[in-house]
Amino acid sequence: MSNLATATRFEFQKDRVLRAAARCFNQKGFSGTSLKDVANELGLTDPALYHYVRNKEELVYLCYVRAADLGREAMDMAIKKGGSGFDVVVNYLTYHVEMMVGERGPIAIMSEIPSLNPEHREEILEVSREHSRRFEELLQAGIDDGSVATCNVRMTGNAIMGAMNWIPKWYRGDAGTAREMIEQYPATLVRGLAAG
Amino acid sequence: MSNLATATRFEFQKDRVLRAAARCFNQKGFSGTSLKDVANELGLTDPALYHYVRNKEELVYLCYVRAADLGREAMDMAIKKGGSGFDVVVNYLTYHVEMMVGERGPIAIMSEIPSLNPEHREEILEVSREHSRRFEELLQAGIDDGSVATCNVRMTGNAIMGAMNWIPKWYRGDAGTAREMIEQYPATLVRGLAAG
DNA sequence: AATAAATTTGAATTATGATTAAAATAATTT
DNA sequence: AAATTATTTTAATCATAATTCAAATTTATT
Repeated sequence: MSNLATATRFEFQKDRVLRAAARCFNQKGFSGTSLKDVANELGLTDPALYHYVRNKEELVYLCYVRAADLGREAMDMAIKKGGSGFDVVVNYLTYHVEMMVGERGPIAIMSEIPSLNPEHREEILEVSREHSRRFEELLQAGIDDGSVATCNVRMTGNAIMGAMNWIPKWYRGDAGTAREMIEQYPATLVRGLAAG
Repeated sequence: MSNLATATRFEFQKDRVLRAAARCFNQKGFSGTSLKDVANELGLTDPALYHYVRNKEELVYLCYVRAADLGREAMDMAIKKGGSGFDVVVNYLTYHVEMMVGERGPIAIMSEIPSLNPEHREEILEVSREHSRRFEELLQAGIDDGSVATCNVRMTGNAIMGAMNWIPKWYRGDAGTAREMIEQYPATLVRGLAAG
């Protein structure tokens, strides 16, 4: 196998590890999840995970980096697709929900940032703040172009992000609900946000 | 001190323990929080907590029972106050937010039910489901009396509850934000829910 | 097929933090 | 003020799960 292919396989396996970890962390929390839990989910034993991450803390950290990347990707796609400010908001939420309930999921909710070491914590807090900031910008852009009703963007942003972040707590991966989620959840979140 | 007064003092102290624990659990999760963390918050050492609870698991369990009680209390108050279905929904959310950011807070988010032992888990899941069910009933009552716009009550309920549950993750107890929260958050959550 | 590299394991080791027990202190009652 | 009870502490103990390490196995390369 070539170096490239080796790297690819390694990265692929690592991504499986991160998704399995995300699933566990979302349900039982960082410290409530043992490495054995994560390994079992993949048919491995715990020491095998150390081939992919330095330690448990790094595992969460990487889950959060991945979560941040996917969130940013969803937002970038929505922005690139264009449309009114309102459209961009709805599209972003839809892409993000699709990722959460689709085959790229689950995505770790960043609910235990305090468990990270100081450097990682600061980095994740930063990207997390950045994401909130950008979302509020989207809302503001919508207000400015007249597609979104005037509102407190900070409050509205927190409310919508909270509703998004809570999804992994109750969504249990059945296909029927997944479709329903994608079709209805974003619309539910922005009901009342349309101007006029 | 009389038996009654003794019981009262004990119960009062126990409630302080539960609030301190809720604050810790909300930030660092069940297993991420050591009993030492909780004790320190009260100027005590960890073994002192065993005077109030049997073990750590019971501590979370009681936090969740307390959270459920307060949520139910907020809902009961709103129902008793009356008004249109829409009014009851808004009032319930307002009372609940007031509790969260007021002196009875913080309230533990039930984010780690899987960490409970089977009996406690089943009990908490039950009251939790019951609360969601009742909230959906409030929404449905509002739709029926024409004060709430037609919507998928399951989705809407999940969205609003998610936004509520996420509050403790970002709210950091400053008075200014508390007032803003009480005044604006419930309104933000139901914007677009008003019929007509 | 032989060799090398990557991956996984089983068997220790270690660290952390929950729990227990006995003693000390503080509060309450008589 | 003595006796009793409630509360808290200090100093162990115990359990769990993270981590390490050497060996085994599997996969890729020649």
